[in-house]
Amino acid sequence: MPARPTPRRVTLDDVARSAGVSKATVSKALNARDDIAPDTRARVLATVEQLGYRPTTDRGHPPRRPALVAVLDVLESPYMTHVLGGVLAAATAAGTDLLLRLPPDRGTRTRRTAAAAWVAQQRAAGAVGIVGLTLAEPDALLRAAQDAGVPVVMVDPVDTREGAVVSVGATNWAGGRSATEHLLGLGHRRIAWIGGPAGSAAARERLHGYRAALDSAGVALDPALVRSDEFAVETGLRHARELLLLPDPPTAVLAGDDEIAVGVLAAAQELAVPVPGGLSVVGYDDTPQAGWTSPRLTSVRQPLDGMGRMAVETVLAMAAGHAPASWYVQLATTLVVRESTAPPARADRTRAPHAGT
Amino acid sequence: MPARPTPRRVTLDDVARSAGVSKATVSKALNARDDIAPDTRARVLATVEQLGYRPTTDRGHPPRRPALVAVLDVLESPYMTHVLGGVLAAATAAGTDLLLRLPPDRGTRTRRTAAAAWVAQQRAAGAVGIVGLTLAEPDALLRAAQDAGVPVVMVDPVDTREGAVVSVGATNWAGGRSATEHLLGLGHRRIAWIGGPAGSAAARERLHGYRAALDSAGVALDPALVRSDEFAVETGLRHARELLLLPDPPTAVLAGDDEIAVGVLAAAQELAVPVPGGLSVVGYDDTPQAGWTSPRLTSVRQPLDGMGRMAVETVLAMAAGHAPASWYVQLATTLVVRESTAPPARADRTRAPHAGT
DNA sequence: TCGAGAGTCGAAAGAGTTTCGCAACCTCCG
DNA sequence: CGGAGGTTGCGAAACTCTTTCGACTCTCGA
Repeated sequence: MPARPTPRRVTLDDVARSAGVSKATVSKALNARDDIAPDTRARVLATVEQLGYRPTTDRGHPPRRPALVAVLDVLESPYMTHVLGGVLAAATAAGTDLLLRLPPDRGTRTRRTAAAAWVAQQRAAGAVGIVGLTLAEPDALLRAAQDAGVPVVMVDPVDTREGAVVSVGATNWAGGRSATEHLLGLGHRRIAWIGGPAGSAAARERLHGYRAALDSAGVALDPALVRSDEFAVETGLRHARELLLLPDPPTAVLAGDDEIAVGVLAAAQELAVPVPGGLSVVGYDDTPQAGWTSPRLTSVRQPLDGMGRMAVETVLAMAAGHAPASWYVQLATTLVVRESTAPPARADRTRAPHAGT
Repeated sequence: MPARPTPRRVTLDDVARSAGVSKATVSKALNARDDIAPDTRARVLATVEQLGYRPTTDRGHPPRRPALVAVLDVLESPYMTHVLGGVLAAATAAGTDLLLRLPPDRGTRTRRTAAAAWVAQQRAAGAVGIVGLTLAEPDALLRAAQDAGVPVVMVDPVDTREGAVVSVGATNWAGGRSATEHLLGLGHRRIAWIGGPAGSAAARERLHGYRAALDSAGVALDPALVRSDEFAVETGLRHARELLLLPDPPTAVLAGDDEIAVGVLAAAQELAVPVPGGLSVVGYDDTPQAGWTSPRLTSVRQPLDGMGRMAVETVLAMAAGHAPASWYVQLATTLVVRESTAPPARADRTRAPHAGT
């Protein structure tokens, strides 16, 4: 009978003998010590690999669940809440932990070393991927993550070179266009735009959709009616005040998001302009709070929840080694018509020389 | 001269000698082997503790950052968003990771084994403490966490035996009372209450504050005017419709939260009851979205952000071994008066026989 | 009372790491 | 070219900790 029926597990000594070195040298190779020549280390590690050696003291790192990091600048907005809700649901469904993190300070975020350290910290926390939720100035972080081999997916990216990042958004161009067409269809010709920051790809795309719709309808764009600013109630309030006090005010306003739209409604009320009688207002996002206003907002619904889910699924697929199907995935938007839009009191064509019919 | 000037690090042998056992036994005690008597293990571990022994081989696990688990049923509400914002800020400031988790299913949540498994999973993920955000039916989880030695702090606990859990809330009683007194002071006597679920301690306390204020003012409470239901827009809408169609409708409504208040506003508009002319409405929470309504809501401001921070600080202190200063911490609320409250159109005393003066 | 089985413990063997010395090599001058 | 002085790479041996396995004790039923 064979002397050793059970093939004894591979031990340090076996590796040492096989590699032609001592136990000590193998140990050094495995433990990243520095008193070993690089090529010796490589030879030893190759032997380790080949024999399938596993140290017995390696108390099998209790197999940690993979984690995903969701990183965002500001949590307190309905938009963010709903996206994060989708992220949480998808992460839970996938059996991964979800780490919620604030990014490094704005000041240090763009520094390579700080960004690399931050990414390393995420890895140490067990992160297999990062989901960035409208994260400002992410380029250094993106590069650091790429260097570290951690996949990143952005939702509605801001301040970044287009195409250099895998991202999830909605059909912003189509959303801006359909909202504008809705107003054009009601008979509006002087339609103002109060949009989000120029750095936001989503905001830019919506603006382009707005322009495209005006172009198609042959309505000239009045630059005085186009504003870009932060996504905030205050933005809508301030710009709407200015617009409504113009000698030739708009009959409708497209807001870059629901918060801006709320500001517009407030400005209209302040100036005693009835909505929708004297001014139509369209929001963007269609968070439930859009139904809190009076009149309730017509708004472009974004599948915020779905965007969060899609981002998680994409980043997990990338972590598993699959290339993303597309650099930029867009989910469909739909216009939800409520009571804040109506035909203009009287047709206003003074500034629309090309308007047909 | 001393034979050993450098106090050699504590070794397994030292512990063994000091505890009067062999190296093997100490090793077994440390490694959770089962061939060792419980009291021997305890004695050995005490010695280990006393000598400050650390095995040289445990270089393995890089010291993971401590993590906190935030667990919640529903993320998509302004209330939750702001509490979570405070939790995130405090966790970041404290240098702990924040894991966002959904609790086990409602169905299995109350089962001891499922709860224990869930808690074990949190521990495995590196959790040193758990923050429960208005978590329904948490008792089994609380007990499991206690068994596992993981501290838990609840924010606005629901469905649980009072006092058995460390929790953070706001001065709900005082908030309910001051809101009621505000309305009484304006001259209202028929004041309805549309509150949150009976299971919520916060909702109950607010209701008691409302009753106390009525009592103090000598205003009899009409049970028909007191409703308890979910925190939701729909709740306010439905109950306000009923109340406003009463033969003797209330002149003011206190809502259990801003969402209910929004529903009340919608019902009033539906029935053409002017606010605040025909009906005063007070909300609760004072989330920014309370300012989105028209008229803007008078609301009781809760320091939601501060509640989140306090919960994190408390649970971290408990994790560090400190007993909580108090089982139940309440942060101050303040009434924010806006345009949704005004004196009643005419004094209505028909149902307030004890009203003084 | 005896024996089987379960529960404890330690001596010794194993596994892996670290120390330390040695040899080889490298680098500068003279 | 040669040698002093330093650096580098490796292994023997010492060391730390873990695991095996035999021995001892206790319990309980026959």
